[in-house]
Amino acid sequence: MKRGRPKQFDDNEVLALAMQVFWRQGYEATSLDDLVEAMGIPRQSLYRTFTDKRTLFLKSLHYYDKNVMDPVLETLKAEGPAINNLRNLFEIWRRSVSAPERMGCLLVNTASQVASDDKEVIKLLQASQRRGVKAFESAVRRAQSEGDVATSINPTAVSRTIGTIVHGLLGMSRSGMSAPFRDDVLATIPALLGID
Amino acid sequence: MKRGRPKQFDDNEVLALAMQVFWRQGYEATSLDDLVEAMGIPRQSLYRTFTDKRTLFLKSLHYYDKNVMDPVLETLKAEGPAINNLRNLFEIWRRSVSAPERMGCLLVNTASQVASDDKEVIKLLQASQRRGVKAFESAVRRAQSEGDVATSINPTAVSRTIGTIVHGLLGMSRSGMSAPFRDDVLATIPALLGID
DNA sequence: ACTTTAATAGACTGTTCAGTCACATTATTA
DNA sequence: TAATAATGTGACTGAACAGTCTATTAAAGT
Repeated sequence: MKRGRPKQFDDNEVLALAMQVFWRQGYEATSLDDLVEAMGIPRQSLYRTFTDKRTLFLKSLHYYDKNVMDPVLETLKAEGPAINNLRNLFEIWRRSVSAPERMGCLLVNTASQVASDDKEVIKLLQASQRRGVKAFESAVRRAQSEGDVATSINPTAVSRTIGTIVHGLLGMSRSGMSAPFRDDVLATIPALLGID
Repeated sequence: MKRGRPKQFDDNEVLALAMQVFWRQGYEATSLDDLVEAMGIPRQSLYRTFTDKRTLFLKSLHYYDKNVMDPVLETLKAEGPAINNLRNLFEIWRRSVSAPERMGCLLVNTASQVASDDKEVIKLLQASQRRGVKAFESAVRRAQSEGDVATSINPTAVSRTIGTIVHGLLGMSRSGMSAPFRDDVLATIPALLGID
């Protein structure tokens, strides 16, 4: 049985808004006033619900992992031939790095901004990246067992390489990239799997 | 004929020190006190010589371009077979992304930190990146004419891809990367040229 | 030696920062 | 309807920020 005045906002909804600010501006360049304005809640409510700026940032990273990364990786678990799932993922990546807003990826951006001794953030970034590469690798293995990707290809190595390429593309997408450049790199991804 | 009290520091020397701070911490996370301390000069001298924080940052980016990037790209212009120069460059990259200090690359870090409307910085980043890819591409073409790289390889596309991979590796190197991961990706670079 | 010019030294300024406080408001529960 | 418990509101705080001011020091030209 709850008591007291009820919140006039939903924790996850305003967390999503905070995440977008961190995504666009980065942690250091984001002020509490920026957050309060974007989230549309009183400053005091922000502190009551999310403790402080850093905790809000960590929760934003988690939120991104669950609500942006996860749905993308889900693509790889769809039924039917794994190679189709891989191709769908490539299309998602293509759209991400072609989007005119040029937001890149919150985790990629954070990787270049994090202090080298910030173990908590680094751990989260590493875990998320490992998870992504593992999911991709599983799909590659399945595509191999389904006869759509040559068994001569090393699934682990190729997944790590493609993960790095996508990291690079997302990082570069923030400062802009010519379309031919982008398309050359994107075309390499299926080529590394010997498809397309 | 000069007059007045002479500077007790060398502009380029202290600029190199400022650059290292920006490299390690990023623009937003670096305070003027950090800079003054690292550069070892009076605050007033900093402002007189470098105008303000942003100008000092822009000069740091230029300094990096000229004093860190340039020497690396010079590797590609050495005499003898171009393929040897390429292999030397791969070794430089391997060392950069394996260094325990995990500094990455100032320009890569900046690409993920820059505001999307900061045209001056973005222009500098794009120019530097284009220059790097062009230099690499020239070396690939020369290696092809020398018979060490297959002519079936598209020099432009492969250079853009390798540039993206290196961008990705440098970005990830900041938050740490397992040695097997790093080595798998590094091994892909010569493989894309059909060598090693 | 004296004047001129520029650099050092360090205190200072106004602003912005993250985070807090006291109090008013609004729902629940008894 | 009164007590309770939580949220909303806006002013507030001390620290850190980028940048400036004034006085002092030191070299070079006359």
